[in-house]
Amino acid sequence: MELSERKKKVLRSVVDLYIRTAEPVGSKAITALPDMNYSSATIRNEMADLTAMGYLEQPHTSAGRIPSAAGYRLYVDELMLDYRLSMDETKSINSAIEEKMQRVDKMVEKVAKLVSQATNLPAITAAARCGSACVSHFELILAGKGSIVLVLMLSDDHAVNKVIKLPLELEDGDLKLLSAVLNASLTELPLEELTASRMEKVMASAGKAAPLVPVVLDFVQETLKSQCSPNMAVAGQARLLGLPEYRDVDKAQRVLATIDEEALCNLPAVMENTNGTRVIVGPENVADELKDTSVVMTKFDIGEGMQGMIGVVGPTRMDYAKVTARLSYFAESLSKLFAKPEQPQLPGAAGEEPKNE
Amino acid sequence: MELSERKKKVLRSVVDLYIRTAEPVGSKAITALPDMNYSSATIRNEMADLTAMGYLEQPHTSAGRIPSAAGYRLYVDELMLDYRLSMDETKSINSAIEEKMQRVDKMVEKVAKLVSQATNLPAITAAARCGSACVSHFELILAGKGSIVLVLMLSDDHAVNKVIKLPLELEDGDLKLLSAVLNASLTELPLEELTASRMEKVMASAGKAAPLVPVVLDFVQETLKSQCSPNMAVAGQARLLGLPEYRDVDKAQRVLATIDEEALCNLPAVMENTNGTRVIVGPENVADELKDTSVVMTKFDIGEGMQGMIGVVGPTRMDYAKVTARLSYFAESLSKLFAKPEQPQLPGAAGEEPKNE
DNA sequence: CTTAGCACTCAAGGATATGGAGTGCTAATA
DNA sequence: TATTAGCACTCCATATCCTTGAGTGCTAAG
Repeated sequence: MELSERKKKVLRSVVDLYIRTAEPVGSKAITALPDMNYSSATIRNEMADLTAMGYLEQPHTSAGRIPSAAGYRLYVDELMLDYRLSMDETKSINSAIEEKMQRVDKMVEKVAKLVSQATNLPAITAAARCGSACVSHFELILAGKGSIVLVLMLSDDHAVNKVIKLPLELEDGDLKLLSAVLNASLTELPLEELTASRMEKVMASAGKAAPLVPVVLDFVQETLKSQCSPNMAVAGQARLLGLPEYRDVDKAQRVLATIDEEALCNLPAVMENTNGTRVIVGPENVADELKDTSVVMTKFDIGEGMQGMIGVVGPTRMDYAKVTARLSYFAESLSKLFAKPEQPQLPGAAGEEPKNE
Repeated sequence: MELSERKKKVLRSVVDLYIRTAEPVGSKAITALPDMNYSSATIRNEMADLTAMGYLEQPHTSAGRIPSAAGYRLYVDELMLDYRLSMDETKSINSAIEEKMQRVDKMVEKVAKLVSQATNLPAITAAARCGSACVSHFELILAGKGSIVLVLMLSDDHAVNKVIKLPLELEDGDLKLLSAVLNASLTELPLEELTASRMEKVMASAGKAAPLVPVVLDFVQETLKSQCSPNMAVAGQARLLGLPEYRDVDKAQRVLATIDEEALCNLPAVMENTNGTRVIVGPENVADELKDTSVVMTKFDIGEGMQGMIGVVGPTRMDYAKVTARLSYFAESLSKLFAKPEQPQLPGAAGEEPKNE
């Protein structure tokens, strides 16, 4: 059944107010709002209806109303007014983000901190590869005194390396040979296709550098494996404790413990099938500990076949409008940042201004 | 003034009991202990003395005693009995640690988690370079379609790399030249000696690869800089909330916020001048928020001129004996782990057993 | 359909008793 | 002289009761 305009207005007001105050809101408080030209009795009737419909709840007979899960859901989906970020906010987000973010894992940590700061809630960030990674190019370098550097170019155009030290006298030629073999037989293969037989073949044709092969293969496997596993970071847990609904320490602890561990596995999965911003209101959470904790999350694009996710957790009574707005803005800005054809960074010597091209 | 043996025994008992129960301990509770063949009156007298000396405190007249900061100090320094880890504990720590820890930052995270788990308290881990790092070897590799990989071997025998993409047609020879120039003029220099004049010289003799130079230099600077800044991780904050002294949410929040931010700067500094395990009892902390929170920390050695630190924070009433024992054991095990002349890892193909050499 | 009015409900908060754990002191004891 | 039993006293924690006031639902009038 469709709600009357007035009912919607009342419901929205109740949610808005409850979000602000964390206290059950009574009919009188609603009448005090601007644009509410009805008596408290009328509002009371409307509220009684809304309660009967399951959108509001009463902690006890003589208390005001608080939104039910269904109420929040409706609020989030249809009722809430878009929150427009102020210039200050966009500016501060922009300037925070603008820094260089070299490595994905550091980026994840940083963004979690920023999001948490911007929302004043605990934040979770994740970054994961979409497709499977593979090595696009091998290189072995002799780096003096028995050290060899193995460099793997990956399919997403970044590189990883490992220093290998073996009590082994090798010459440039030996390494060239092994590189060639590796490049010929192990490039563009995802982890699953690194079969034992392929590896043995490499081993067989490695020549003098054969002792290197196991180390190399091991590193390749490890690298590809770690490329699949998502990078995650949590920040600002302590902020939860500032909120009245988490005065109950046990509850807070349960929630924090959960986002510390479990969420780390679940959230990316939840995000998979969604686009844009997603809101999970309290009881909609599967995890029991989160039954009265809401989660808001958004995807963003990192270049090179990677996807990112930012999310915050907070009380069911959270300022969904603000939080979603800020999260979306973050996601957008980050996507843009990574979409930029990574500018050749051209800073001059220390302290000098960067030259233009 | 030296305490009588009996006074020591009483004090130790009071602290032990208070650590266990978090409740003020009365004279009767002490007499109930084994090996305490005195009446409660005698104990009361001793406790009165200890209170007068400042080792115990009374929340109010008709309550038992709790240790004062001085009491804890004495307990930690002289009274507490060494706690011997059980086989189970050492085993579980060993097996947890035994995993490969490729990268320092991942290691730091992992160890923080483990320590927190082992002590059931929030844990902080840090790893920092002692001396200043410098580049020991440059290498530039052509990696197909306009991508160049810059590899820096660092003085501590690991390598970092960066993929550079420039709209620039370069040949192997050009890169060789630039590598040579870089190796000739910029190796073995700490960050401070990377003067503008040196850099300009490189620029001048870079030949066709000149446009690469600013990118390279920038990366070098950034790398050296990041080598100095310590790696830190915090884990298990939520565990604080399980403790009765942090039922006061505000207090818990303050403490958590502090270890999230400030500690990140201070702790390594504190550690600098200390060896072995260090205990900071509540009010000995400089930070106001930590005035009734204790910190226990220990150093350990990571190879390659790096130092690590593990620490936990908890209530002043924390089981110092257990915590210091566990931390020390961790530190020892980690030091050993890193001291091992990094075994050439020789795993075979996926799933097979590693071959022996 | 809206609203004024009224009786009713119920949690929150303050005041007041009560119980009990623990103390300090004194006098008796070994 | 060191220890201990005994006793009066203190004071927090807990339970109980009461009051207050915000908020409701219902009814009847506008």
